[in-house]
Amino acid sequence: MFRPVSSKPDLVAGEHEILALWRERRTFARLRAQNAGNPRWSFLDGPITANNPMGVHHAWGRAYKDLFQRFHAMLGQDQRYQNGFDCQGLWVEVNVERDLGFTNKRDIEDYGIAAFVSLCKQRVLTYAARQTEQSIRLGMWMDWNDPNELRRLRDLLAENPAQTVTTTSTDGQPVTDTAEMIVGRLGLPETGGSYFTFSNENNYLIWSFLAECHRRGWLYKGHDSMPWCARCGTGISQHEMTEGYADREDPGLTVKLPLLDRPGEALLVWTTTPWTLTSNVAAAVGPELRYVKVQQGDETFWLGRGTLKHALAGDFKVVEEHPGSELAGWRYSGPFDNLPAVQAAFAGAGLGGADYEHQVVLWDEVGEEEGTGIVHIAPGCGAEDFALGKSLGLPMIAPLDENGIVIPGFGPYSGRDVRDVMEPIVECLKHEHRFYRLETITHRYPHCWRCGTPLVFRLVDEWYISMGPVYDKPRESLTKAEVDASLRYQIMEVIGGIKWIPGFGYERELDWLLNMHDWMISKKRYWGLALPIYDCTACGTVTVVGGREDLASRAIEGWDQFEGHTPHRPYVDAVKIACSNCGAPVSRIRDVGNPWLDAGIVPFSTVHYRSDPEYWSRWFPADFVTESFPGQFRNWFYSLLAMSTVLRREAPFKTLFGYALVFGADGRQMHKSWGNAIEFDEAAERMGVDVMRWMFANARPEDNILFGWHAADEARRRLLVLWNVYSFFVTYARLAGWEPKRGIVAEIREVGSRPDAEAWPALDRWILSRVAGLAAEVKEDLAEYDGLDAARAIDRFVEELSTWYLRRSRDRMRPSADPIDREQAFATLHAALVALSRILAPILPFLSESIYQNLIVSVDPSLPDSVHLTRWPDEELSDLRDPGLESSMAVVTRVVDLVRTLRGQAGIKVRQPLARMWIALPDADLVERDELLALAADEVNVKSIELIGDESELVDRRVKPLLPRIGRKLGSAIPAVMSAAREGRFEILPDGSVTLGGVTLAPDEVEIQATPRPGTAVAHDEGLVVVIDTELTPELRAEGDARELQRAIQDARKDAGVELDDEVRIRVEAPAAIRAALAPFVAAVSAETRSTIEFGEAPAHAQPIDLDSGTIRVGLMPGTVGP
RNA sequence: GGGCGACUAGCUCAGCUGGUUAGAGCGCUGCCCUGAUAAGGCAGAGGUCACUGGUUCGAGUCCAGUGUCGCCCA
Repeated sequence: MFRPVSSKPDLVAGEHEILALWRERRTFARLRAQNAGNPRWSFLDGPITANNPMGVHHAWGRAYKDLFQRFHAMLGQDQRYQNGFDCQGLWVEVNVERDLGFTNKRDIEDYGIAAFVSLCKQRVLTYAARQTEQSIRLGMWMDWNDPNELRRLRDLLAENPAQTVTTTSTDGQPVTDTAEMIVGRLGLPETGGSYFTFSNENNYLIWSFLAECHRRGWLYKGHDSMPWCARCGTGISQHEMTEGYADREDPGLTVKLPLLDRPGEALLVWTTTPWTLTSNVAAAVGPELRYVKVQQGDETFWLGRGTLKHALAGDFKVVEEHPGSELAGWRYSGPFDNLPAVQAAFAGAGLGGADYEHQVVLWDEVGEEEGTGIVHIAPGCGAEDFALGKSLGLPMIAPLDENGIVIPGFGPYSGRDVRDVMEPIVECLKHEHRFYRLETITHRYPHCWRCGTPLVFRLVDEWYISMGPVYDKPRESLTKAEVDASLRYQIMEVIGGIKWIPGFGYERELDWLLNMHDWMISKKRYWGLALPIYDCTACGTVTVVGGREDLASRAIEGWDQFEGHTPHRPYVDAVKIACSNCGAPVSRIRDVGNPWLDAGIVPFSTVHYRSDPEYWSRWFPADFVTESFPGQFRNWFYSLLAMSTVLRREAPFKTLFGYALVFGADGRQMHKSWGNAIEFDEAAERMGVDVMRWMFANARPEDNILFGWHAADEARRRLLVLWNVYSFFVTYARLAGWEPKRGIVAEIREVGSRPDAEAWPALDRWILSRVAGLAAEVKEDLAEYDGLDAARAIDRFVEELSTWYLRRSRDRMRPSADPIDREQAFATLHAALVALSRILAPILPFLSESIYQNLIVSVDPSLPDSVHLTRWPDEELSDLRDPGLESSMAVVTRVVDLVRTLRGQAGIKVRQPLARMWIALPDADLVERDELLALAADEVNVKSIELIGDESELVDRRVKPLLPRIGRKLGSAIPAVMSAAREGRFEILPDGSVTLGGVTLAPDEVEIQATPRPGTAVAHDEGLVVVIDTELTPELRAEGDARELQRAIQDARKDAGVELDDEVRIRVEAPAAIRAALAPFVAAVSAETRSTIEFGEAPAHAQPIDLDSGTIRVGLMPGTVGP
């Protein structure tokens, strides 16, 4: 017997029950065992940063990941189910620093790098455990570590990393090592579970990748002016730059630069970063721009003509005008020429070894929108300045150290923080009469993406992987040698073979690759990949170590300090190797690696590329990866592609599915302070994860999703429609004591073929055909990674199941219904619901399981005990499909809509029976016409339906030319043809062809439809015409009144809270005439409403009911039944 | 400045390779159905499909340009 089901489900409580059920029955492990050894589907998880609790934006992607994994499991495919955690990098450091109250790198060094790195590992374990719990709550099936075990390892690591620990792998095997090494082995074959990018294997495999890059000459030490966060003490890579733009107020300082060869005249330059004036080298003008000499008081200035209005303060007079090109080469007196650093940089840096002098240079990029049209150039302080300086061979002056302190050689500014030097600089300029004006301006300025500090630019040594040249010609015309020399073109080749969803992803990635600068992989920090680069200070030779064994064999000192540790700072720093060229002892550079290296290597490191190539080749390349598009073009997608191209020159995945961002309900990014943020846990426990998953599946992946409580309510209501059908079924099946006897399809076959069975009703065969079609359609959608189309198809089906199948079948399931027909209805609805639960399973794992448990597991122990252990049902159901029946049924539902419209217009309630209606069908006929029309007649309460043909006086014929078919052929004749068709000027020939508007159209080029003849009260739609007979006989009126009475009794029962199967006594107070008219129907009403109907004086609480023929009062007699 | 995407009803969004009358859900109004009922149906109100131009017999759909927004790059 089915469990009773509430009509108001507690979805959240149900989800927790299902989670417990899965745990108890080890359902996921059994699914894996069931599919083991089958054809594979390889999913590669993009690692989630284990640094904070998971948010609803993570839930979107994770819902997709789980959806497609579950779907492919239902296709019987073997999978790896490995989740990934991103572990290393600045984002973890920043949080640990915040917890400790640190403000800069010196705090970390004082605290101790080993202890700091250990805290970073501990934080990762904390949040990996947390995110694991949250993901399980979301219903995500992965080879999860026990969260408590992750926390235990964290505590053991904190206590003493060297202590010996035994842990249990996810498949139950003991693994023993030191706490530190156990943590370093997480995710490897011996421990199982999620991969952690801080694992030894991940780090060492990146070493071998870097060694390979070095072998090909693509790894180099660069000197660049780069965005730099003085607080974090680190460069910000190009990848990270754009995440940190924000509006900011800065000084806008205008400075006079006296011209050496034009006494009394000065250039006006403008800067928002006064500290860079110490490092001024040149002044740039636009060669095409016009420049003017202006007189202001007793001073004479040069500036761009287009800047006069905003750059000058006060009255002025224009004296001369020249194109910028004529200013080139003018020498001027720099703002801080007496600083030792400036003198040192200029000495011997000019042409032919002479000292360099400040001068005007030409630059196409100069504009007049802001400033003076003359740009202050400090190549050591800005990216564009650096590029210009490099191309012109200008000297470079770099004033800052890594903490943003001005280095020695800058006089009074040395030793001061860059943020504190503006005032003394302005003071000095005033004192030197070089100050013109200081304003405050607001502009977009880059900030550190982690800590929000405004960035500065400084010249630094960093390590890069070369992307290779950009050739100034089309890709098709590149030679093999040119491509071989350029990683970027190799990647472009590789991505051509990838399926990008949505398609524009390919264009974006190509654009990114074409514009990609060399990949900066170093970071001057503590927690991360230890870059295995050994840069010999004696001879300049660079050695890149390719792995732990390589390091061991080269080590000449410090190995004993490193032994037993994971390859992280500070222990790995102790090892020195002999320079491969000069033999001098060389230390590792202190930098750690860019975290995208960590995530990019996972197509290799997580599938045992080095230790088990056979295993690796079975899972590489992945069939599918999915992540949020914004950002990942330049991050994970890029690093995956770059690393795989270097190692294999092939794509690491076949299909990439991208989706957009989760925003708050107001369309803005979620922020706690804006009140539009929803935490994952809150969402899960308030709306339920299936509701969330339904919202996610119904979102267009390429558009941002607006996530809020209202949208969740809407999604929930859709699911409630399904729940209502399910709960109706269970309620009545229990009432009837009905149970399925053998399987799903077998059941309906058996019932349908019994000798005593009437023909299997068309309505039943229709819904079975629909669900079979749905199975096929959703399979096709999900195979194409189209969750949206799948969800829409399901939604349409649920709608039809509820508002047509169930609505039309309710009476059949009542206790009073014909037993054979009732059994057919139960078997059909049961089969449809079970099939639907299986189709829903990937999207709504909990709701579908809940339905399946009750409809199958509670009654048939021989079948799989979880919906997720069943196979996709399309093949099983395929021979139930009947397209002809489906299209005929679609006509019938349109008939019903039209009748409702007509009844509304005529003011005749559906409760009032009508004698007749007439229908003209658009096409020749319906399949199983009589049975289908009976459905319509019953639904709209009409006693008989007559079909009418062309000859009827009720309809005219109309011709609808089929434009897609004739458009091309007819061309400009179309307007005439269409207006002839509209106005009825046509002739239908005996063979079915039609002449109109001067042409003859073949029978298959037109559709001949019925249309109401003017003046008749009919409704029509696409050639379907419906007419109702509005004449009401006394008999019909009485019957309508009887239905009204039935309604009133049911209302009274409901008001009294009477149970469905309770018998009640009803007292009806009515005039004699009405009583007589109702008499023939009393028995039927009485049976239908389970009541004994007495006429007489109604109880005081009885409700008055307006009938067509007068008013009656209907009441439930007290004391009969009820709560 | 360059690339990609979006712009359709008050709100959230569908509209396939162009086909003549642009749809749904939510919200609003009226009516109806109803022992699934905090659901459902019918009808109504609500749209210059961002704008301009082009291609075409025909453009929400294709092309070009403009504007606004978002993301990316410089």
